[in-house]
Amino acid sequence: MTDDGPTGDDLVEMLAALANPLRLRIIAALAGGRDYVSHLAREIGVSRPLLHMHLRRLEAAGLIVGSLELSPDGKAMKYYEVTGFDLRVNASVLAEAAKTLTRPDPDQGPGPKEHS
Amino acid sequence: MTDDGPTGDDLVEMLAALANPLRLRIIAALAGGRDYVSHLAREIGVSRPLLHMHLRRLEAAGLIVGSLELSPDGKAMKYYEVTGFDLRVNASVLAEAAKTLTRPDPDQGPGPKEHS
DNA sequence: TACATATGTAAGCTTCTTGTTACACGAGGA
DNA sequence: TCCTCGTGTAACAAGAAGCTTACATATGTA
Repeated sequence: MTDDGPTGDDLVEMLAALANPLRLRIIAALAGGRDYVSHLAREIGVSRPLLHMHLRRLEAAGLIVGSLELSPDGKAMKYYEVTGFDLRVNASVLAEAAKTLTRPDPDQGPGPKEHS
Repeated sequence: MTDDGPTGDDLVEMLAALANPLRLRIIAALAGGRDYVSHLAREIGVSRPLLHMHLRRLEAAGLIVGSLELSPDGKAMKYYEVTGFDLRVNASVLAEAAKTLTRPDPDQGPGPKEHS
C-alpha cells in the first residue's frame, strides 16, 4: 500500500479517456514532443473540431496539459503535452480503487450490507 | 522493450472494459474469490441480465474467465474469476501500442507518411 | 404439479459517444 | 481590403453503450 493511486472515479475517467484508438494515437503523437492543435490535426489526419474534443477529454482526465502561447509572429497557438502519468492496472489495484467509487451505486446508503 | 504488451486493439478493448464503475466493482468482487453469476448479482446489487452483459464484456477483453460447473445438487453454475492481468499504462507504453492500431484509421495505407 | 434455484437471451428504451459541417473571432501579410 | 493561419464552439446525425422487463430452459425438492 505504498502507492494509493487515483480515486476510483478518477481512474474510470482516465481509463475511459485512453480507451479510444484516436486518443491513443494522440498520446502517441504527443509522446514524441509537444505540438499545437492545427499541426497535430494535420499530423494525425483528423479534423480540428474532432481533435479539439478529444484533447479536452484527455486534458480533463489529467493525461495531457495545454498552454496557450504566442508564436513569434503573434499568432495564438495552443500547445499540448503529455503529463508524467504512469498507472499500474491489475486486479488488486482495481479492487482498491473500487472502494472509492461513488457514481453508479444502486443503493449506496451507509447501511450495512449483509453478506449473502 | 522487454515487455511488448498487448496489441493496440487489444489494449483499447481492455481499457474500455475497465472504464466502467460497475465493471470495476465486478473485478473487485472477483478479486476476493471466484463466484457464480446469480450470487454475484445479489452481492453487487444489480440485475442478472445486466451483470451477464458486463461479464461477457470483461471476458471478451480477457480480464476474467468463466467456467460452467455443476453443483453437488446438479444445478449448472457458471463461475467467474479474474485472470492474472497486470498492465503498465504510461505514455511510452501507449505510444508503442498505438503502432499496432488498425481500427479507425482515416488513411492507413502502407505508404510512408511525410513529417509535416 | 408447483415452486425454488440456476442459466441465457431478445426487445425496447434512454443516454453517452463519436464525428461532421458550419460559424465566429483575432492577427499578420500581400 | 482580402487572404491565410491560428483559435474555439454550436448544431446536428449516426452509432454504441447501458439498463429494464420479459421470456425461455433446465434441475432438485415439497
